[in-house]
Amino acid sequence: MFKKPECDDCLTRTKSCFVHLVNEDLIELNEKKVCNLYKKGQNIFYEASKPTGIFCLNEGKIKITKIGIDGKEHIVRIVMAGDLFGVRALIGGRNYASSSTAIEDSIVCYLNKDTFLKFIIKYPKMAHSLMTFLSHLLEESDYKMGSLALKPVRERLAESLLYLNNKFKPDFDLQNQYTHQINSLSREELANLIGTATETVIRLLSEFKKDKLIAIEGKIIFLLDIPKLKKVANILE
Amino acid sequence: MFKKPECDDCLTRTKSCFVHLVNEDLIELNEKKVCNLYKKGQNIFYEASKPTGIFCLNEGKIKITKIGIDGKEHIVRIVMAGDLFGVRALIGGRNYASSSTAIEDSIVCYLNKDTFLKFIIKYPKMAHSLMTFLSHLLEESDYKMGSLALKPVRERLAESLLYLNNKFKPDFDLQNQYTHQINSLSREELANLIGTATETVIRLLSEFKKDKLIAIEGKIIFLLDIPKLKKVANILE
DNA sequence: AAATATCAATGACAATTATCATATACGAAA
DNA sequence: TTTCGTATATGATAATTGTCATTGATATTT
Repeated sequence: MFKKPECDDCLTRTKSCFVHLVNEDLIELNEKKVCNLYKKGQNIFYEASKPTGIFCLNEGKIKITKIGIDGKEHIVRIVMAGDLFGVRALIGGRNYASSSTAIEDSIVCYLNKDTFLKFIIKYPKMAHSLMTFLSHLLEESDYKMGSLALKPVRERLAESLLYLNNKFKPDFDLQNQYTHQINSLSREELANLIGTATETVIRLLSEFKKDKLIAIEGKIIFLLDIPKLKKVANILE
Repeated sequence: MFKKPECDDCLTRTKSCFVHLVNEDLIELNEKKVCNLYKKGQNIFYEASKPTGIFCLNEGKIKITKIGIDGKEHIVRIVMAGDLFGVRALIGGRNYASSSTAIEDSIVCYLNKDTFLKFIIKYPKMAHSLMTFLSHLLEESDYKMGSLALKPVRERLAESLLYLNNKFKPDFDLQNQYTHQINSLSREELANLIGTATETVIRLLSEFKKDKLIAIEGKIIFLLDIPKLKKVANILE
């Protein structure tokens, strides 16, 4: 089992639009929310189903996916601890356009639609913070769309390794002792993230390894040379 | 020259978040907005520049594009009359991540940031309608991302023809006399929309023509067999 | 109307990427 | 530990798509 998180001292809440809630509303959030532990591989919501509330990831990692007609999967984005998910469908008044699945054991909090909407109406700042959140999701989606349209697989793979590393690394790493690594995604999931075949990812990773850009230990990928990876990814900065 | 549109009787306003404004605010919107005619090919804003306000397309068509490092263009979306654009950057507090260019002679209205934000704060409904708008943009982007990742070029082309036809066709066509056609995009722009080479588009269009799915007259593409096009596009419904 | 530039069309070829087959390594479960 | 299933790895080959070159069509300018 797991310990149900308390909203009061929840670090992830302070990164989300719920940071604006105070007093009785914060208490209500804490009471009304339903938390669950999802084991790796378990599904949270399904594409085409109707949203009844909103999710917040307290701990773990979630993938948001679409399934093509032939059954192939595409990973639209990765949700990190502190992120809301399932927002778009609820706000947009549409069914889910994608599914969500835990890629690590994850603690997920759920708040029903009515309470959530009540809060949005009561707290204009919460609405604004949601607008900003949606804007950033859109920016990320448009960026990824551009990569898929303009870049060859090799560049997309390097780019996604850097993207994942940025997402996965801790917020604070003062001693700079974090070893840049990716271990929550299988090769197949990496392929599904960048829109290519599993074998192509494996082959390119072997090349990256030969070129000393990365090291591979089982399913863990260590990023050894980030500047060069950026060159391969065709990223300026 | 052109006639500056009046917000009062502006049909496009009623489709946008500005529908909530009343009385003196509607008057202020009408006075503060700045309208311009952009000839086909003219640019409205540039990638990486800082937004100072928001745009509303009164008449015409706009493409939103990203440029790859090698100079290749990707069309992120098409803006139709009545749509706001430049919203994401302003709301998200970031620079533009894409450029906008008229693909037909277009009348564009502009409202400065301060007035716009003032309205959002004063009218909570406007904020909610913006949230919904952003949600729908995100849904479209994620959909297109999925197509780029999962579908071969042939399917994407059929899909985009149907998508454009839906966008371009008039809201009301009671006599059902509209001839489904696409004429605002060059072959190169079609290619940039679906992430492929111009020659590939031209070749596939020739095939579609041979299969009686479309007819071609110069740069105009007529959709002849929409059900079959849906099959080629691998769309269910 | 002639000249020029731009766009569409098509062929030949090369590069990229996917698919299929198979071997090997790894991890979970008995 | 052994076994079994799954993930990784690599080779061979085919399919898709991109690039370069050329021609023809169309539109725009002088």
